[in-house]
Amino acid sequence: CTYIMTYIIVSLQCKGNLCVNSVIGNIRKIDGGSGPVRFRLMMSDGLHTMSSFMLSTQLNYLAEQNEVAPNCVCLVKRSVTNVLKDGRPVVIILDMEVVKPADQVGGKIGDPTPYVEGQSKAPQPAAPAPSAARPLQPQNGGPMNRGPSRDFGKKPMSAPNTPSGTSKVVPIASLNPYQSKWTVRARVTNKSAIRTWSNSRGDGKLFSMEIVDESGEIRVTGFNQEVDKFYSLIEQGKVYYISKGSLKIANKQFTSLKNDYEMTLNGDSSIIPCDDSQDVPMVQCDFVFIADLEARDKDAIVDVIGVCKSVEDVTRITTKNSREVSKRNIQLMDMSGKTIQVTMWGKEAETFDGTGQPILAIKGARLSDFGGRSLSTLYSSTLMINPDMPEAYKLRGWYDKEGHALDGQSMTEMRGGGGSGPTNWKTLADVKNEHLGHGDKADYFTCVGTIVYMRKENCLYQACSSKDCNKKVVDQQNGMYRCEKCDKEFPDFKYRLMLSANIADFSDNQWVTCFQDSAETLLGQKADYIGQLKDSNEAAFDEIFQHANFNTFVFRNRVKLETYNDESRIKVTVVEAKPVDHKEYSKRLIMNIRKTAAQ
DNA sequence: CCCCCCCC
Repeated sequence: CTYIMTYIIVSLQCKGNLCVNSVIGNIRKIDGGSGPVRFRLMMSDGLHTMSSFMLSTQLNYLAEQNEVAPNCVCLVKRSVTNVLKDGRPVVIILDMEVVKPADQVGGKIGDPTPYVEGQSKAPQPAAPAPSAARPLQPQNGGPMNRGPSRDFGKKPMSAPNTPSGTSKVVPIASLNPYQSKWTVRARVTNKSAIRTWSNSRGDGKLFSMEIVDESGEIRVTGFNQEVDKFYSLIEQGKVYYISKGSLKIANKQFTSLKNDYEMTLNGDSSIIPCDDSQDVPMVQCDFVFIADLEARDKDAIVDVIGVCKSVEDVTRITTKNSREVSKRNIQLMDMSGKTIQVTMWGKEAETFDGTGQPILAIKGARLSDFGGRSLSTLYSSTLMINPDMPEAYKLRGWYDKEGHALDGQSMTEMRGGGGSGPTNWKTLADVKNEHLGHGDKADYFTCVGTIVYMRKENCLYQACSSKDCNKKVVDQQNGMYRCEKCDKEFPDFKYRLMLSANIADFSDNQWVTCFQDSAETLLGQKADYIGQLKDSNEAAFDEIFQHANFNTFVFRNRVKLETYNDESRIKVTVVEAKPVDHKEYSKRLIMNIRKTAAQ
């Protein structure tokens, strides 16, 4: 074990670039650094002690929390070696774990010889790696293991015809804030428009682009002078040598790109077209199945691919800031058999052509919770119609053979048949706490409720027997029934239900009024049959209520504040009652638990 | 240094 540890520390200095492997050792000494690197470590693995480890900015908190402290045992999972001007190597630790805190380290785990200040010289620069280094190839699914592998670390390419011709072409995955001399060779997969901003911190213009190589991808932003210098040169889809730029931590809130950093072009940056570009990959996507979007957090940025199953017409909407914008919804379906609504905007919405149910791939769509789950494209999204990707061909084949026959269960629930909005799920406590129905218009909500009481008294009324009139009639006591609405007398009437029920969920209970259809659903019998029993068989009539009590339904309700004699009270009317679809209900509960857990 | 991304 000691042998391997020793060996690895030495090998770290020889790697040159990104190193994905495991180094274990204990911390001998820790110093606060300066600049972006706050802490320097002296690490020892048993035979070698090296003072040239630095913590990357993300790891500084570990030192601040005293987790990385003298004597603790650390596992370095990912690091980058740089060579300083004077030839000394520096190992920047990108990912590290404290395996054993300092206070738990008994005996000697690392170097048995005590550290003496000044004794440990910087190691000899970059001696060739021992051939025994082979077994230490990356074993995990680290960032270097994606895509077709090319070992950048061992065979650095030079970038001829570049102003910084001496700097090596390095993989995007190895870029970090601590190395400044590099060149990447990458394809521009998405180039933004030029945008201006103005805020308290100033104003300016900027553009951004996404670039990709075999190792990974990164977002690149250019401001002001760099916009003037580079914007017109960049063509989406083309390959460039890009040298020098500032690297900073990427804000994951705004990007789906798989890189911890993003690049800002600066005065030293150069961008030069590269003609020999066949080996540089096109866009990298990490497609999520539509069915799996249920488990993703709201506002996540995701890549999806699906068949454009149906397309709505483009519409014009006015935003809250009174801007007019075009909008188009489409339904996307994938092999998970699920569909989801995707909203696209502006020119994309206007020009989108969904004829022939094309395959649509979207890199970087935003997941919304509208209607449960739906997607919206962003300015930064890349839309690809019938892209040349294996996933697209697979989907095409699947859809034409079997998928077209599926309706596809939608992740985006629409209320009613007309797609007039989402189901407004509420608990009965929500209805009160959120003062539903207190506005000018009635509110609608849906809940799962259990009947805890029904008023038998006055649940039936005698209604006008003409076909579409349900008005209550007046018994003329002469065998005739008068309808005020029809202004007619009839020799008969029909029974209709107007049932007051008290429903409850875990949070509260609520009196609701059910008319004919929903009351029949609750009671499980037709109104005219119930009416017959009321007049002929009271025991059977009571039995219906007994039997219906404590049943659970999904209630869609209308709620409105009503005022009688200066007294206001909330009136809840059931618009629809239907049996609980337990599978769907459980799914929604699970989704809510996930949402709650993520908060 | 931006991070706007809309509407039901």
